Amino acid sequence: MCGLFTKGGNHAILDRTINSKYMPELPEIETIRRGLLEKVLEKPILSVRVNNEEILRSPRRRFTQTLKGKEFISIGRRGKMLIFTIAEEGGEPTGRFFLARLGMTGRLVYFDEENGSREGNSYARKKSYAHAHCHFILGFESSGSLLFCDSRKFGYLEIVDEAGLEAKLRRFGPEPLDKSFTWQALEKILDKRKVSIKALLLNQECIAGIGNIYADEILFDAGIMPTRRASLEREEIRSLHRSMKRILKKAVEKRGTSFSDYVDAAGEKGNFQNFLKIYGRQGKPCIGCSGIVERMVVAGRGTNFCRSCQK
DNA sequence: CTTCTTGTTACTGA
DNA sequence: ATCAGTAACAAGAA
Repeated sequence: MCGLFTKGGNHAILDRTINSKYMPELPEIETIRRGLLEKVLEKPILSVRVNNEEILRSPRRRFTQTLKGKEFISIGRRGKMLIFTIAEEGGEPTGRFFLARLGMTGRLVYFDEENGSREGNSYARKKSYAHAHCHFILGFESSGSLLFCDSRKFGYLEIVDEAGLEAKLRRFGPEPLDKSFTWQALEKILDKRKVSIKALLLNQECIAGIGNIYADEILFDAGIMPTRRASLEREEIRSLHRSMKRILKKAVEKRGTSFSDYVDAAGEKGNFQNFLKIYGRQGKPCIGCSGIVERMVVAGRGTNFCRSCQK
């Protein structure tokens, strides 16, 4: 699978801006994307159920009309946004896209009663969570459902056409795991920026897909204080670039970080929380020296750092 | 009770 | 106009 729009991929501009399986990224969303690829593609949608309209960014009717009787033929990701290409039964694209943003606590889980019932605890967990905060359900003709659940409701769903999608995509900075994201590219982004390096890493318009956990992990790995101005020295930029690639790649391999809410498309937790070196470790000994991990607020977010390992 | 939380965006002021 | 910093959104956990 290469293109987001058709299997032939004849929408060159958009294809270039949306990653496929060759550009893994923002670990949790990428893990969900990969999980859903195996579950929901080319399955006719039988029903669209809306339990709570608050999380819809398009009119309820638009979801029903655009999705019923259609199917998804690909799932892309840009930063932390998932992009489902909607097609007629048989695979002809409709020019409409189903977008999902999970916010802080959003979940997109594929649920199949028949398969799930054999999974014991996993089934019970999914069922209880779904009962509490499930706002949107797509039912597939064959069997199975795609659930959108979100306790805090910072996440949302949206239907857009190609122009709407392009407008959304234009706002994202580069994908950090893309080969074209070189240290020179990073240097250009950081050049003359006065904001803190942490704020810059969190800004999706500068670099797409990094959140609070990975910002802290990357800065610790690179030995850079989160409060430093973004315009770093060249050697620091190269180090930061190396750390971004290393941390994000490993987190994708470990299927993301489940610090509290995150689960993948099958309702399972990630593993990268077992490899965190600085995030959530305030008051504990630093892994790299004899010091204690400290916490402060940077860019409005809780930030862990080690003052002797990070300069 | 207080403070915290994996994200984003509107608003404020320089 | 542009940039940087903060509050707010909502719900639950500690």
